[in-house]
Amino acid sequence: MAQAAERAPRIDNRKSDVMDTAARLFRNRGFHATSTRDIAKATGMLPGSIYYHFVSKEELLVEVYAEGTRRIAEAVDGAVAGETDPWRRLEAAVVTHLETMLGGSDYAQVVNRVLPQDVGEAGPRLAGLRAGYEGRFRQLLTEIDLPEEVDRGYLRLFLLGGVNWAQFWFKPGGDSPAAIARHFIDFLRRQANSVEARK
Amino acid sequence: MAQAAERAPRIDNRKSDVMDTAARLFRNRGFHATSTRDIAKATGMLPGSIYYHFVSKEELLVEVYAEGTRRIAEAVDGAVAGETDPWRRLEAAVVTHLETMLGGSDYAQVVNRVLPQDVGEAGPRLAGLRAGYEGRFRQLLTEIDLPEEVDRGYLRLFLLGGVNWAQFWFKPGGDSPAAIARHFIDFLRRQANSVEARK
Amino acid sequence: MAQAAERAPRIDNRKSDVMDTAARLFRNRGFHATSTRDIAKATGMLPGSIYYHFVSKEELLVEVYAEGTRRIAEAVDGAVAGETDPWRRLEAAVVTHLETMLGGSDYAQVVNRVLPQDVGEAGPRLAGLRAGYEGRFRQLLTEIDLPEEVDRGYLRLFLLGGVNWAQFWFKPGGDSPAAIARHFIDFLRRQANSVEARK
Amino acid sequence: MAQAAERAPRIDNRKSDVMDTAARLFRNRGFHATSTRDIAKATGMLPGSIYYHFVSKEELLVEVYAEGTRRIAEAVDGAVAGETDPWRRLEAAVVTHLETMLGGSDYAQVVNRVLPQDVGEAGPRLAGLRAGYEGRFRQLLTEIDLPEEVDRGYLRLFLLGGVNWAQFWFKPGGDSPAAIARHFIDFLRRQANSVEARK
DNA sequence: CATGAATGAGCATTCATTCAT
DNA sequence: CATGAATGAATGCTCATTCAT
Repeated sequence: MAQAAERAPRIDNRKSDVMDTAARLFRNRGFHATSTRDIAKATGMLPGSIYYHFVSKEELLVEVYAEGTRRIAEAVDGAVAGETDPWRRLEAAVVTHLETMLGGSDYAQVVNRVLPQDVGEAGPRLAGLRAGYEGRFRQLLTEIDLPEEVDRGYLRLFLLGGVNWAQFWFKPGGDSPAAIARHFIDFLRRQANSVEARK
Repeated sequence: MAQAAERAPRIDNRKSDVMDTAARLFRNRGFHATSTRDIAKATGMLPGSIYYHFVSKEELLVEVYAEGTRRIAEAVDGAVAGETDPWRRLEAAVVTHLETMLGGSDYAQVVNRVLPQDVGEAGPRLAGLRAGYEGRFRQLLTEIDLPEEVDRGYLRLFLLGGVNWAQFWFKPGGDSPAAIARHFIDFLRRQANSVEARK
Repeated sequence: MAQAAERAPRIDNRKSDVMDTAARLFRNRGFHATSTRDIAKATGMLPGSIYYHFVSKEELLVEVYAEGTRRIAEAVDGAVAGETDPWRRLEAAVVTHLETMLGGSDYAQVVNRVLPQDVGEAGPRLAGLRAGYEGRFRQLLTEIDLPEEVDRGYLRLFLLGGVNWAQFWFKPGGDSPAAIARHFIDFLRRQANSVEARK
Repeated sequence: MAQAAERAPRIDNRKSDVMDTAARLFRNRGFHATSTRDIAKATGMLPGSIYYHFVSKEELLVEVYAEGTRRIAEAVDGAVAGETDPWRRLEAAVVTHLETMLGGSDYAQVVNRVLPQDVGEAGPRLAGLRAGYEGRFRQLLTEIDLPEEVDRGYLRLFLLGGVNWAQFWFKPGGDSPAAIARHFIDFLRRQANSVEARK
């Protein structure tokens, strides 16, 4: 029984080792600059061994990417659940999103680092995973009181863009991702204030 | 001398053919999915002939990318020059930026399509070209009257991010890039109003 | 003892499953186009499990091939035994040979589909198995009355070649293998007639 | 001018070197047992260089096979052209066919050694090339006077099978291919005699 | 202003096989 | 009677690049 207990965690142990390595490498160098040999070597395996666990390099990416969106979603959902005020809920989501994307696990960062359109046939699947995650921002925005003339769709896209773009300029050492996220939210919250001010 | 002046733009005729092709292919497929063979073939050349004009594929990309930023900068500067009101100047810049990035020349679109971090050693040079162009938004934002607590640096980054991200979701057939740009500017202009309202 | 006798055919049940699958796959796709993984999968096993039953892929082929020659030999011997006239005995042999090769068991068809020279070290063993079977045609031809100048060795080889080649052009739907075989025998029987006619 | 004359034969020199090597290797080891690296090495090239001349290994095989059928066809047509009597024309064809297949150029021998069904997608093209060549036997058989009940189609197939099968048992040192071919033709010519004998 | 003919390193992938459990 | 998890060598092929002409 002790034996069974010991054996259980070994199952798929190496598969997740491969995924961990791949996530790290994809995040650091991108998908194209990472070869399957690199991944195997860094995992302490031989090149062919990758293919015992994944049918192709793209499939490996998809699994890493899916795990990435899963982790961000989980973190964001957890943060949002703790708030009731619509603006604070949105703020919690953006803060967590940015923290995870910029400083969280390699998995989460792969989601921002690898552009769906830059991988081959798996592209649409990555885009789908991403869309599945980002959908929750639609709900978050619906809860918020905004002037009628504000297009919530474009606002969501604008917010997500502003936030996701941070990966290209963010440098650790300055303001924290959370602080930056709060700046961003403030840019938009002002709108609501302006509405109330006009009332 | 007149002859030389006239001939000058013709010289390296084929070189610009190669660049045109490369711009088109990089924009459509990305940098990694475009081989030098593809470019040569589509230009009606043999693979080796590319290297008569460019020392490497990366150097070709740098030249295309530079031409891209040059063209956007030119378009944006032209549009901004026609306006005097700070908000209208910013709006003109963003409208032109988005129009050019989403629907302008292949060169301009390469700037958004190819991420500096995804090419090898040339990455920093691309990032530099991009920064050189984007610098004018710093100036545009300085001209604008904003509440003291607003961080103009993060606002610029947020705006640029929101705008540049559009390449990933924009689909021709709906609102025009210009209309979308105006939505975005409105999101921010509201801040100023809110300030004035409070005054 | 009765129990053992009853169980015997059941033992290595899975081994014959593997052979059945291999025979089917080798016959349909050839030896090289069939991987051990294909065989394992189609048998409902894992790749490594093949090696519990066979020491190598080539050894598996040899066993399948041996079973194939055994089955054809059995069928041909059975058919020949029912005839006494030398020409009818030969005809029975050729008809059965062709019927078995073209439409019989997968095992028998492997014998024609896989060329000994195309597998590696096992080649000579396959050739030996084949020769062992084909030897009975030597006997069949000895029984037949033929003009002296006819070389029975070349005639046997010629007949066997004509018959075996059918696998490359035979299409189900037209004449049956048996009908074709009779055509072939007629081509040769005519010789005897011509001899008799001359007498 | 002397220079131009010297340069001309160099054109496609290496391509035909590759084909010569491939023909030799395919003939000796078969298609599957010959790697593109083997071919490159034996030609004194690097592995990738093969692909300057041929788009794929299969395409290389197709070109070798096509050259093989071309050479046999040429040899057979030449031999047939020298005869007028239908039986002697057929005999000339079969003698030349067998001589070429068993002892001629590597190219011709590849046609017999590599079975169309054993290569992948190129299979049907090989079969087509082969059928194109073998078609001339149809004509040769049409010229011959045969009893009505003899099916010329099956006779052609039978003859071709008997002849082609020789590759599997022929050993240099005994009778020559030509002598063997004459035996085979005699087996069939007897039919005609038998007919005349009956008249 | 090119081209023809490579080069050579690298790539994703396949495959027969092994072996501890 | 197998399986799960590799192994390691090899394979067909791609690609940016070179260079004599």
